[in-house]
Parts: sequence; structure tokens; C-alpha cells
Amino acid sequence: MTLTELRYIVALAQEGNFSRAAERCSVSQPTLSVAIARLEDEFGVQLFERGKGFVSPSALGRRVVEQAQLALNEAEKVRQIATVGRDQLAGPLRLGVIHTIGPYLLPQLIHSLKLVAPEMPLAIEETMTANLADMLRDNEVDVAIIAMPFSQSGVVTRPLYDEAFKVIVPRGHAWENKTCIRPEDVAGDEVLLLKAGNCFRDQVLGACPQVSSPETDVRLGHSIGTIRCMVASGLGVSVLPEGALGNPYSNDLISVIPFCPPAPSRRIALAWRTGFVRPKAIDALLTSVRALKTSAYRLLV
Amino acid sequence: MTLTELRYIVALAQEGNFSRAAERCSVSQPTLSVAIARLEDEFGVQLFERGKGFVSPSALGRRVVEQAQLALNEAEKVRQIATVGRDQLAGPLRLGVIHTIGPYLLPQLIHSLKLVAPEMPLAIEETMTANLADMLRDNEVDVAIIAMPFSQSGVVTRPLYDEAFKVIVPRGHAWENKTCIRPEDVAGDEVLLLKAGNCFRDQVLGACPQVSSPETDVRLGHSIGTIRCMVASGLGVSVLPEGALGNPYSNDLISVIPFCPPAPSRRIALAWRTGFVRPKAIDALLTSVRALKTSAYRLLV
DNA sequence: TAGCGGCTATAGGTTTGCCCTATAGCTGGA
DNA sequence: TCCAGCTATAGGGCAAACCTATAGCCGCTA
Repeated sequence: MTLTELRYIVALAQEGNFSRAAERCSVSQPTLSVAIARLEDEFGVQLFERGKGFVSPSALGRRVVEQAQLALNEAEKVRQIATVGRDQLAGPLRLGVIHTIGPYLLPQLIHSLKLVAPEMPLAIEETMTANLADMLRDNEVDVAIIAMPFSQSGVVTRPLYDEAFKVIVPRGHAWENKTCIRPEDVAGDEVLLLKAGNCFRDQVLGACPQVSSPETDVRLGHSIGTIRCMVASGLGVSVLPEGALGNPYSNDLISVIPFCPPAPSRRIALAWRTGFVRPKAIDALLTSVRALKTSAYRLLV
Repeated sequence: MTLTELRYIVALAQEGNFSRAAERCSVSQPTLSVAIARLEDEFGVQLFERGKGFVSPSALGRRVVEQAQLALNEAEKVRQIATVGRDQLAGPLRLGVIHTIGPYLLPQLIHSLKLVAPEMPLAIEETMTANLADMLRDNEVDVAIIAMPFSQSGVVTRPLYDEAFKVIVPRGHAWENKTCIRPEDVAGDEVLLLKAGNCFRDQVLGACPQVSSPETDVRLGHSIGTIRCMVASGLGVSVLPEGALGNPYSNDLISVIPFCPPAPSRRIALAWRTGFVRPKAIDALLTSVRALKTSAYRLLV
């Protein structure tokens, strides 16, 4: 039993005539004759009664033809679903993003993406790098925006932009008048860091080896936002990625000071499974990043 | 898109692995690989995401697979209907019968048929020969029991039995003491006949040419039953087929007298379209007739 | 009654396409 | 670096589906 054979018996029942049914199916009359005979043989039942000048389904054949029509309808729906949903830029894209990027990049990115792929909403998952790696592997997100280095088997990355690190100090701090700060000068337990697990914390520690990892929770921020507040309140100084400084660059209680060249930075990249079935969605994201109107990032796309 | 391909994608979605899916479908792994690729190409959509050590349907693929399962279910129902209904002796048989046979033959025949084909009820249509011929042609009945001669293109007949004609007279009639009656003696307008259109009427007129076809409705019976009553009431004499005499052969008010040899008779036959799809139902009817326990008919099967 | 036209079944040959085995290519783990 | 596990590709074999041509049947008509 094949879909073709089902189409044949439906056509034959409707036309009541082998020749016309064959024509409707765009095959020769013998082809249809043989196919019907084959199907009847397979079922062990005669579905059609051949008479003089007419062919009509038997009582059983009529029911078989009805069911065949239902089956054909369902099969056609398969094709419908497949071809209607063909647009890779339609339907939600599951995007993972790390905490230290999401709140600062996504508002602009979504705005820009709306122009490129208006039918592709983002289902956003904000978590830490290690989780995103697992979620990519387990097919829980489709794409992730992460900071390099990033390594996960079966996942490829593409750099989006480089983002310089900046020092923030409270108003009135001794460093406020410096034009730039050397990484090795950032030291001591006065430096506020993110909690363990955030990749940006590790990058800061890497860039400024003199920083002592604080022991007490008081000096650990849950997010960049809280760290900014803690700095503003005078608890200490910190290092932030440029994109997270906000616009306007600083507020009344904070001063931003660049690192002396070569300023430490991080590389932000897009990551997705190698086999991901919607490459055009990736392209759309890259295009959106390319369209970002900000001086905070040095674009790589 | 074929049913086989739909089976493949369902299996692949369930197994998450080409090799196991192929094994479940009893094909080689390359066969399944190629088939999936072919279907994806036909749809222009990638249904599955191939990753390291896993294969999982894309968001779209998942919906396609679900619908494919529905289509496969419907297709399987086609086979169910066809093969479950394979028994030719199951399901109603539409039987046409002429007025002058039905009431006398069917009670016995049905009893006998119940033993041969208990799952085959009869949908009985009782009418005149000409109508039965049309109904056979138009596929409104499957089989008919008629009196010969019977001719209809695309319809074959098979004799069932011969049935002698008998004369019935009211008690006290002058013929009551005769041992037999010659056909030519049955004459005049004393003879009661069926209304025009009944084949038995024509057969009586053929067998007894001296009978004058009565003009008035008074001498025309709607059925053999009414003619018997009219004879019993003394209105005249008549000729009946032997099977219609009832058992016991006569009642208090009627005497039955045979024709002198060679007695006229009629041949009863079974008729069906040459292409009729349930030959075993025909066989069952023939078997049932063969099993009739009555001396009224000279069986021919 | 012979011939013709409409219909379906059969025959014979060609091509398609499905399936197989063998193997390449890729990846992750030892 | 090799091996194991997986999927994709290549190439050949074969069944099945298709085509054209034609037989066979029936009814109609000249």
C-alpha cells in the first residue's frame, strides 16, 4: 500500500472510469489498472466492481476509499507543515546569553533584529557560560552569546565584537584624576567582583592578577548592576566591560577610567551547534550585530 | 513523500539514531540516511539536526513527525478496513426477488442461509422482473431471484430449480374430480390472473393460450395471495406455481389439480452482475437452495 | 452480422528509484 | 595517534512502476 495507490483508488471511485481516473492522475490507463489490481491483491479484497461501462466501488470498497481520502488528507498536512514552516526566519529562536551581556546588549540587538527577521521572536535564557554550554549540547537553546574562550564539542563559535574593560570608581576616589590605569594597579580587596561562576569575574582576575579574590559575600556582586551600585555607594572600585557602563557613560556617583594600553578586553562570540538547522537565523543575528550603533564595541562581523 | 519515508522519520525521531532507526525499519543505515535526506530535500527543510552522538528533530521537524504519525495511523486504518472486511460472507447482501417467489421461497431460504453464512443478512427488495433488471444494472441490488427468461447485459444467470404450474379451483368446482387438466382446457374469463407486469402472468398466458386476458380489475390480483383468496371465495379458477400453494397443499376452500403431462412450469434462476465482487456470497445462496427440503421444486443446483 | 468505438486487461520492454555493501569522513575517547 | 561509533557517499543490483502496443470484451449501428 502506497500513497500513490491510495490516490488511484480515490480517483477511480470519483471518476467511475479507469481511463479518466488515469488521466486525472497523470498516468496511463494500464498503470492505473495494474496498480488497482495490485492493491486489491495485497488486501485480498476486490474493491471495485467492473461492469459494462461503469466501475463502482463495492460496499467495502466505498469504505476503503473514504478512509483512503482521510489518510491522503493527513499526509498532505505533513507536506503543508513542512513547506509552510520552511522559512528559517519564522518561529521562535531560543537564545542563551550570559549575565554580563544580556541586559546591555539585548535591548539594542532585539531592536535591530526586528528589522532583519520580524517573524522570529527570541526566547531568551540568561545564565552562566557553563550552563549555556550544556544547554547548547542538550538542545535546550539554539544559539548563545558568550565570551571567549568557549569550548564545547559539536558547537562552533563566531566572534561578534571585542569589548574593552574599564575601571569604575566612586566620585572622589583617589584615581579619579588619572587618565588611565594600569592593570597591575588594580589590586587589593577593595576591588568588587562578581560571584564565582561568572566568566567575567575570571577574566578580571586574569587581567588584573593583583586582585585578591574577596572572601566575604559583602564584596561579591550578583550582577554588574549591583556592583555598580556598590561602587557608587563607596564600597570599593571595580572593573566592568564597556558595554555595561550604560549611557550616559557614568552617573553622578561613579567615574569611569580606562585602562592604559594595551587595555584588557573580552571577545564576545555567537555559538551554535554545528548541525543547527536554521543557518539563516544565525545570519540574521550576525546582521543585527553588524547594525549595532554603538561605539562601545569593536565589531568583528 | 511516501508512506515509507514517513515511517522512517517517525522511527528516527523516536530512536534518535540513524542506525537503530534503520534496524527498526528493517533497512540498512544508508538507506534510511538517503531517504531522510531525500525527504528533506523534497520539502526544502531540514527536519533533523545531526549532532555528535545524537539526532533530534528540529522544532519544525517535531511537528512534521507528529503529523506523519497521524497520517500513518490513517493509512493503517485503510488496511484494517480492507482486510477486516475481507470476508465475502460478512456484511449485508442486497437481494432482489420477484413477487411470485419472495413470500414462498425466502422463509425457507433464509433459514437455510443462516447456517451457511450466519454473518450475511439479506436486504430484500421485492418487485417485478423489469425493475430487478434495472436495479441489478444500477448496482441497487447485488443478486436477484427471477424467473427465466431473463436478459440483461452485464448480468449472468444460473438456474436454481424448475417449478410446475398447478390449477386451483374452489371446492365443489366441476374440475375437482379430474386427475389432471390439459392447458388448453384452462380458458375463458373465469381464470384469475395477476396484474400486467408480473412475469408469472405472462407465463400463464403463454402456457394456456386460451385464457382471455380479463379487462376488469375485479379479475386481476395484486398478488398470488389475493388470487388464492379470490379463488377460495368462488370468483373463478387460477394457475399457481407449485411453491405458492402453501403447506398443507390446499386449504378447506381450494382444490389443487395438476396439469396433464407435459405440465407447464417455470425456471427460477439467480442473477448477478458479471463483475460482482462477492462470488462466495453467490455460492452461499446456491448452497442454501441446494439444502431446501421441499418436494415443490425440482432442484437444478 | 460485420464492423466500429469505448472500455479494461495483458504483454513486453525501459527506466526509475530503492536498497544493498563497502567505504570514506568526522568526532570523541583511550 | 589510534580506535570505536556514527553518518554520508559511492556504486551496483534488482524489483517495481511506468510506458506503448495490443488483445479481448461488449454494445451499438449500418
